[in-house]
Amino acid sequence: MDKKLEETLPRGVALSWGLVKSTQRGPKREMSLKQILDAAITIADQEGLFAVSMNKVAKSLGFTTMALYRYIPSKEDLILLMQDAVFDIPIPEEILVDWRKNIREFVFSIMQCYQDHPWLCDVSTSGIPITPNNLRIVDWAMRIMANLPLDSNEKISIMVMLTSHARIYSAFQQNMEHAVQTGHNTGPVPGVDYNAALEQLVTSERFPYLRPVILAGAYAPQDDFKDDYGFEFNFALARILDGIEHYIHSKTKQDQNLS
Amino acid sequence: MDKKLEETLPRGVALSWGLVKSTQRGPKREMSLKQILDAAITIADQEGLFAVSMNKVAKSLGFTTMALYRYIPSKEDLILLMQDAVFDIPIPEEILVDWRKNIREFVFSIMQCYQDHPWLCDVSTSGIPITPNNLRIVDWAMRIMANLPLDSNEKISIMVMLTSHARIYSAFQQNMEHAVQTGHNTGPVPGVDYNAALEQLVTSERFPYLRPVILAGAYAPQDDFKDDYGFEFNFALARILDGIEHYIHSKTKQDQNLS
DNA sequence: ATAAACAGTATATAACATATACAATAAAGA
DNA sequence: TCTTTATTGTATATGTTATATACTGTTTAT
Repeated sequence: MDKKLEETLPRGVALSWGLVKSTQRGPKREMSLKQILDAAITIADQEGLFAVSMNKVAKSLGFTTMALYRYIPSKEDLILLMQDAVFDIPIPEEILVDWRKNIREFVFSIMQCYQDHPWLCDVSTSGIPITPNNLRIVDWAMRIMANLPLDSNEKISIMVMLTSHARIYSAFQQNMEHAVQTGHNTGPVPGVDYNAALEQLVTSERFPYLRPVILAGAYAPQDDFKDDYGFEFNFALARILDGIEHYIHSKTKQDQNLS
Repeated sequence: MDKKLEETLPRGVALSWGLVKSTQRGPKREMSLKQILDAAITIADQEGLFAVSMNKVAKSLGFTTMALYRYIPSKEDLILLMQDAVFDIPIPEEILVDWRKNIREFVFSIMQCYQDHPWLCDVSTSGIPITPNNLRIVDWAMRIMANLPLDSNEKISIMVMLTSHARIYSAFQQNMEHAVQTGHNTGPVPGVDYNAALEQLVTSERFPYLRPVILAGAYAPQDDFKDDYGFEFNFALARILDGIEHYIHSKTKQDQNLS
């Protein structure tokens, strides 16, 4: 228990918290962690996460590949730090009375971050976040739910539900845009080619319940995403909010009965 | 529109549907797609997705690396096909009257698949599935919702919500197990080390709303995952189901008012 | 003044996906 | 039957990747 924090935590996580023993001897550093992350994020924004390599990042700063390893232990850590860095999003000062509005604002903010940095969808999330900016967002979620009759575990559960909702639909949006770009969708409306193909493959015999859905055109990517993130995103979010509201009501009633 | 299906679809997708022009001339094939996928899946099950390489898969079958490319166009396609192959899960013949039970069974089945093949969490899902076994599962979801008063888009939205819920919490479980294995958690209860670290880092000043949650121990990975996937999974799923139920009720009432 | 610790570099290595050229093979057409 | 032709698995080669190691020069502590 008296182990130092930087030894307890994974190296990348420790770095994100600034837990670096600043050394005395030796030459001055010519780079900074922030510089490296900015450079890496720029590359990822422009060319995607796949284009981020230690070599490319270093070269864009005018240094050799190996110089990066004086700042970051591994590429895995670089990605982790990049992810945390871009989640430095603005958090509103005030919380509204209408908690549904607050939650919608919360989810939309995260969506915006995915929109600004599409490569975030390619970062494999290894579960519960423990880096500072990520926890700032978790704190925001806890603030929104502070006055709701929910215990800590329930709040965490809801927070996870909301953030994963944002992630999933951001991935969807990207997939749609990617499909349009790669030319499999040649028509003006995205998804028609896929849908035409699926109409042939999804037969009534093998997929009796899915077929009518495809014929109805509901399985094609929507093109109303840009403005409001599309029907399916909003419908699902509304169901989640309804579910929370229902639970809160039932709990409030229960409390009244007990008192 | 009169383009052939195998030209319209991405190559890997076309392969998954068996859209391969069986050739006449040349030597007989010594492998089969199924063999390759089985070998690759075995490696992934045992050593993780990261350990799957064209070389390793080929060698495990007694062939050279390049031989695989006579069967699969790229590694990306291999992963896609692996993913679809393991989702060949049993689907119940009968659908119960209680749709909530059906949906729970649906989600648990997918969870089981993630449990059997943990590497699935590392496969980057590029949006809406269009491979056969994946669509079989979508068909299952549509069957469950067949008699519910929902339109196609709403059903798709719910299906996405449910499948992503399974995925997210499977990733969580893995993360927990991984944290236990890599020794950052040295105690008998998983997550305590992280929690101890977070207690120091998450101060009241920076994270006023999150801090009490961490002090309450709600931010640590739970160890009750194995049996029922943990509290947070079930709570969130219950909220989703509540949200759907609430919507169905409100819609049914509306219909009655109109008639 | 000397030694220790550190910075950035140069070089090397092993793993990886995949292009290309080739020899062996089986079926189609003559 | 013989030739042509498409196809198989293989051998070899290329370019990219992350990262280990050894080295040179620099700054500070002793």
